[in-house]
Amino acid sequence: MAFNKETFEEVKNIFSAYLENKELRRTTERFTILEEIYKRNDHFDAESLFEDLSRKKNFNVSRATVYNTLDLLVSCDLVKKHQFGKNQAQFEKSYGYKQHDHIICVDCKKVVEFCDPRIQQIKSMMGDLLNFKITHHSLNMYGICGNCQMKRELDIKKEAKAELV
Amino acid sequence: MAFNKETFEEVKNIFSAYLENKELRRTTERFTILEEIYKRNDHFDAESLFEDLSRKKNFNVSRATVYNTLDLLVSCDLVKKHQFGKNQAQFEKSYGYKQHDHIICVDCKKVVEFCDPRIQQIKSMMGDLLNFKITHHSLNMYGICGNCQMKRELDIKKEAKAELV
DNA sequence: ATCCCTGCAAAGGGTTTGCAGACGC
DNA sequence: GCGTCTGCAAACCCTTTGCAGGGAT
Repeated sequence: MAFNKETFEEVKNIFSAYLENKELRRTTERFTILEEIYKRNDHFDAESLFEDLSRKKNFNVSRATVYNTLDLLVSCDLVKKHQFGKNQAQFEKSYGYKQHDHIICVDCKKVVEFCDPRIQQIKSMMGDLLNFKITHHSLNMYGICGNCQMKRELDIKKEAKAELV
Repeated sequence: MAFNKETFEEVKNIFSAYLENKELRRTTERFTILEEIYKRNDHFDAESLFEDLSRKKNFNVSRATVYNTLDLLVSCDLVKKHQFGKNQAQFEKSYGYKQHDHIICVDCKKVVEFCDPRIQQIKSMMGDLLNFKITHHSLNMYGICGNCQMKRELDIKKEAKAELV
């Protein structure tokens, strides 16, 4: 989904309403961060968001504010937070997106999204079975993407050749 | 699965063979850490493993060695590593265990294991569909366990009473 | 004897915190 | 004007690294 003005208006209204409801303040920083996030179409980490705000937009925010705002946006479901193995959280906008999960290439770190209705079934079944009120989940599959599979094969051939020398 | 001597012998042999195969050294530290892990039946983090080794067993290892050995054990599939949201990895022994996933209570942090064959199906289907050679996955569900659901209800009642005063 | 592995402590990376000043309400 | 948010930098936590000495092969 590309960035478009209408979507951003909706999102801004949701955030605005959320802040009002929680008696939090509607600051320029919070809305600028929200906007920057909704201009992006991929997964990103807090640091790159921070850098882009200062560099591209010449907008000076502190890391503290970036983290604080990300937390707020996660709370009101406008942003999703992921841990793809490393100790660095990844984020993505979530308004208007279909619920989805991720496949990550362990070689090139590419992230692909997928969707399977069976996850929902498992969620509700396990919630009932174990008496949990399930709020969310995280499903990541790790493997080697098509490109990297080829690269690996090429590398093996090269090594074999080198050994023949 | 409780700790038993036979299982531990098998596990020790696997680790030993793995080290030999990789031309790594069979040190006391490595086997002591393996033993301590296989005496445990729950999830743990590197720090608590480190503490137990020095405190309970009076065995002085350094954190560096604990981390190093955990990596080795993950590589040879005797230990599984998880990220349950926080920036602190959780580990569990995995030999002889059925593949399983986790439900985590967001209030009390309790971890419950579950198993669903549909995960396997999704894995192989998505691998084929997206041309990924999938090696492993991580599925965590987050929610509120039965106990904590009751606690929350009690808290709400208390608050309501307090407001009546 | 070799040189990998260890212990130690310091560095590292991501995130959180404490405080003084700024600004939304 | 009050009280929350912000920026800044230091603190924090978990993990990794560098180095010198010790033990497995």
